[in-house]
Amino acid sequence: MEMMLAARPPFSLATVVNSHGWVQLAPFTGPDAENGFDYVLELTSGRVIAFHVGAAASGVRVFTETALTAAEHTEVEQAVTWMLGLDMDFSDFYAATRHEPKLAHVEEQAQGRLLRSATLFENVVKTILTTNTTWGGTKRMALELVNTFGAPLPDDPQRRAFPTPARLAAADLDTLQKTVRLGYRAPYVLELAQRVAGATEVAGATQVAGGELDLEEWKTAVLPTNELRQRLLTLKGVGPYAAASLLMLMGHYDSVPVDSWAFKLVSYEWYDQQPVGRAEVEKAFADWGQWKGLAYWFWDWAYHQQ
DNA sequence: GGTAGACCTGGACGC
DNA sequence: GCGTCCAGGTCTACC
Repeated sequence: MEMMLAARPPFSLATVVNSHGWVQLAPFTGPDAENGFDYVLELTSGRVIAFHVGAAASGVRVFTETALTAAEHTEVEQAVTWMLGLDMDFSDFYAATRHEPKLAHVEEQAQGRLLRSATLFENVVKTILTTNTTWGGTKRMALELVNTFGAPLPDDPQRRAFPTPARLAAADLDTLQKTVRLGYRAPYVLELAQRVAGATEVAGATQVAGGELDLEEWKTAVLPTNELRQRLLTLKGVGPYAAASLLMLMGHYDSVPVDSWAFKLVSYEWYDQQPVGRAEVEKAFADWGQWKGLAYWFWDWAYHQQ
């Protein structure tokens, strides 16, 4: 089954796919030679499908070998639209960058969209996996999580979807810590899954009921950035950096995800490689208002040119 | 509100 | 091969 999805111009699949490292994390595979990718998704019906996303004239082409029902077709269409931000509009960002040589490339390269996973739950878990570790560690943890708890693709059981909240809520802490090797992050991920799935531990047995935390509703909630940030900070394992990263993925760009890499970039750019802190990073982008995050993310850093 | 120490893993390094 | 040190954000206890 094939579907063609239009994107609001300007749009470049390669730019979105390479906007950051998400495409390297299971259950993504890619990017391929044409900067497309494959993804395994467990639908709400419980079926597990794989689909490929490739470039098309005015958007993307989505292909799956699975025959989908009308409802499943709509679900995949909505998932891909969200993952690639096909309907997002960056014209105001482009207008704001025209006077800045360090951002002169963004409109031409259609930069702005950031690749996302199909659910906000998956994005939050993966963001927790990026904290206090190396990128290699993040990739390993995501892969182990998918391989251990993800639902298998019927025609190719080696490939699995990202585990749903219910599947992770039923996981035991020991497996998350020692098999998946999430370390101290394991209780954070388990608690998040249980809050979303509504799982409660009763005398060692896991019961799954309706979730008290509707993360997916946050995708479309029209909320001020500060309120969304406060909500994110209530999640164990999500601190200032993770919250700012997730806000970026949710289309709120008025904060910079400050991590140790940001210190290095800003130090090299403006402080002659002298040590800098959070204040210097935030000061560097203070004038960018609602576009701080994107200005930081797509800045043409001198550190990259050495 | 600010700060120090603990948390866990992997990589670099020295022996 | 083994042991030690360090980097990487967040949480908790304490002031």
